[in-house]
Amino acid sequence: MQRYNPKDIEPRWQKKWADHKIYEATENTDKPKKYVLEYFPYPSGAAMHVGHVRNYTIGDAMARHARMNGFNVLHPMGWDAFGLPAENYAIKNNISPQEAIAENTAKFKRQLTQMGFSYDWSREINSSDPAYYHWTQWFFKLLLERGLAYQKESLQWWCDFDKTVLANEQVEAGKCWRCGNPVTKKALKQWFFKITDYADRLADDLDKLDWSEAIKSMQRNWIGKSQGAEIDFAVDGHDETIKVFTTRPDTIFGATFMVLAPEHPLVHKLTTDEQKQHVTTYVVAAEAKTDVERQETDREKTGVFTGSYAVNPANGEKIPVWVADYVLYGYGTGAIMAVPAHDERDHAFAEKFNLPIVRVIKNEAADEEFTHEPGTLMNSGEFDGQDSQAARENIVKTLAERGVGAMVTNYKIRDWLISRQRYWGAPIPIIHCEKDGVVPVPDEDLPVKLPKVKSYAPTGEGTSVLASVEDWVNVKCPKCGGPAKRETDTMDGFACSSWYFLRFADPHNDKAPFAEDKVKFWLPVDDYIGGTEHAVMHLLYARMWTKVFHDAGMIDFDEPFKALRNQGMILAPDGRKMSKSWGNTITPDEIIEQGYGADAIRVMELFIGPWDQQANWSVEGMGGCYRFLTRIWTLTQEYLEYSDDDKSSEAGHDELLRAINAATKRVSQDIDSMGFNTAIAALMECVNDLYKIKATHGYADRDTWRTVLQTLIQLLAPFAPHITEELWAALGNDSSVHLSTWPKWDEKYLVTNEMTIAVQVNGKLRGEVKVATDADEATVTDLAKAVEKVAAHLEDKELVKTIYVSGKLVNFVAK
RNA sequence: GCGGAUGUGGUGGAAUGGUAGACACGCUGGUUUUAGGAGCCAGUGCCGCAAGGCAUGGAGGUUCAAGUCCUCUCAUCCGCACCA
Repeated sequence: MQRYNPKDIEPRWQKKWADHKIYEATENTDKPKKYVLEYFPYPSGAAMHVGHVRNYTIGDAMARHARMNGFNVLHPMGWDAFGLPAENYAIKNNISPQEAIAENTAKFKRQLTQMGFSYDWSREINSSDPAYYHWTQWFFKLLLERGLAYQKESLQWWCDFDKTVLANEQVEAGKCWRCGNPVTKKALKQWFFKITDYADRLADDLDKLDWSEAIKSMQRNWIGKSQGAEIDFAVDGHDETIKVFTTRPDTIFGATFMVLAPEHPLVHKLTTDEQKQHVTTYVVAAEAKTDVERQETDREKTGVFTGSYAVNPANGEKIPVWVADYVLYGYGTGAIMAVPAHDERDHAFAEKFNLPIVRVIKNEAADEEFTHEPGTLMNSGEFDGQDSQAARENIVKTLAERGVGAMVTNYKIRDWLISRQRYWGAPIPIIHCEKDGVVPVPDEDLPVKLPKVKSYAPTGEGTSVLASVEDWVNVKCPKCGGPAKRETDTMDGFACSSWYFLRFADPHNDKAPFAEDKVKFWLPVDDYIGGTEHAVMHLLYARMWTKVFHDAGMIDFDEPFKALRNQGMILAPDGRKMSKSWGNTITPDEIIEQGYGADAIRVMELFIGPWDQQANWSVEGMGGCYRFLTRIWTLTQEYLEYSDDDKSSEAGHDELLRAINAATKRVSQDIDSMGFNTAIAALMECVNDLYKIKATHGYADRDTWRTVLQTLIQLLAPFAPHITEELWAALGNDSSVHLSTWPKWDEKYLVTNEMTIAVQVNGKLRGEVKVATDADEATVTDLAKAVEKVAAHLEDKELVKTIYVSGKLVNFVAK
């Protein structure tokens, strides 16, 4: 008998699938469509490891299963090729980014191919291809036209290692998301996308998405929508007013001081001569602090008095105005009314600087000096006795009538900074003219291609290396023909990935980013599979762009990803993240080389645990999955060898059909609910059953065995595409198992004529009885009472109640 | 601090309120001259000779019956974090 040898089988079928293009998707069919997508990868220098592979294995199992279930499946793949890793890799290896990307995509594609993933490679895209970024630039212009792209000079996060600015989303705990270098602030004129215009919809529409609660809450948290009021406080002896944002206008009578952020423009105006020295020292020190340092102060409150007083518009009292860095200039209005009795931070500040604390909320549940809970108002003049909720509205209404207050909604999210001072990105299609100012590059001149340069290393001067390519930079103004210069910054790579899922519907279109009917046919993405790392970056940006295209009338949906599936991370066997620095990465290549094959890896990726929970890779477990495939291989090969035998009989017929129908039912239902690990367990059980049947009856019932084996192979096909294709062919099928129709089960094979009933006394298991399936309750309970151990426990007791759960158990309640 | 998740054998994990531990790893024993990362069969939660008892992070509760529902609590992981 031929041994199971994945090294021989797998490449052979991979080639055949490619040659016959069996995974290519077309619009010409009556079948319902299904778009299954995994995040398109960043082709970095390091090869993919088994953690990455899990992502694609889940998507591929879903795509294959959908295909066999009659769906017209789009399952594409491409490359998120622009960005820092490729550029850094190129600099390090002294090659061009173009060469680096070619090298790395080839490597990644080989890795994906050897895993047998069913991608439609005819739709392969690459975001660094001018044919692709042509349309990224076109979308930049669309955003500009719609008032959603603008330039602003401001202090921005700057990574001195990567020599570029970063968006807020790309700074994690004060460090660069790419390299971990602490970021600093740098004043530069930069391009932004106005994601804040979409903050409300981005927050609200989360409710209609089938996404994990974890990601939704991360996005909600990031958007940071909060309802409140803006209130103007007049400054005593000045024309100035201080505008504050508060979510608790009901506590305004308790506002006993105010605090300005150190960066607030009023700080200098309001500071008195006596206080000038203190304030200046404080502000300078605060500005010198990095974000990390501000967080390291352990929340010990610091601040200084400006010398000025504001007037509380609620009660006319004069309250001191302070400067403190616990108030953030970037949020709200950069100034607050401090209510020390009902806000923890204000409370700490007041205690430290001996400022008055006036309680204005009574709360019976928390009847203490300090509470942040809502309650009933006190010390609040005409509003005394109102509850917080009503008081909020009434107080703001009163202030609004005087023109010093209004209800507003505030967001934490900031506009998306997209300029990058690096070479390897899509050039921003803008020309700066001395006369006409900012002029977009006309459509007919797109794409603005990246010029060849000698060195890719960033200058760190706040411009990309493109600034030094003079014959590229210096152009004629498209409007006036006068001297002008190109924008030399490139776009954030996340711009490219904000629309790639649309391009897959029409990847080779050179007249438009996509044909609207094709996008209408395929989109939105039905299942988007990936990790949580993009929660507040890619997934937020892509949602925004989709809404922009929707508003522009290009598409008829406003959410790109109906269902988001976040797979759990695969950790190294030592429980740590796989990384080069730990030296604990495991690649599929080495496992395939060892002879286990891609199919066993795929089974392992899914069987290791629930797909959405993290798991440690296990070398031993890998062996178990290989063994499972070997058992199916052996079973089928033995069958084929014995099939010439003419001693055909019915022996084992019923058992065979019961085993395979039970498996079909469980596997079908489990895959539908993404229970891949239990689906594989059901297949293992079925194989164990078949071995037992074989041991008893041999392969006597040849026809039934053939049906059973074929069905088993179909059920396994989404998980292990190569071995199933090989055995499917060996059983005499001409066309691919992956184009076959998913098997159905028949309940009639699952009924037995005998059932086992558990017998409990007072909820404790005391025995079991075997009865005919159609036995009535009285028969069952009589038999149950007669069970020796049951009788023993019922002795000397009064039977109070008998519970019979049909077909399952009997519970005698006795005292 | 806020938000999200997760706690079950030696290990990964199964269990529409109805026999806790499916399936697999590991381990133990058997078997086949067996060299193959072997295969096949059986056993394997803990205590106990047994009867039986104890077991799903902990404590209560609801129920004939709780891993599952409710209340409180502890631990771990992830995200955000002085957001007014």
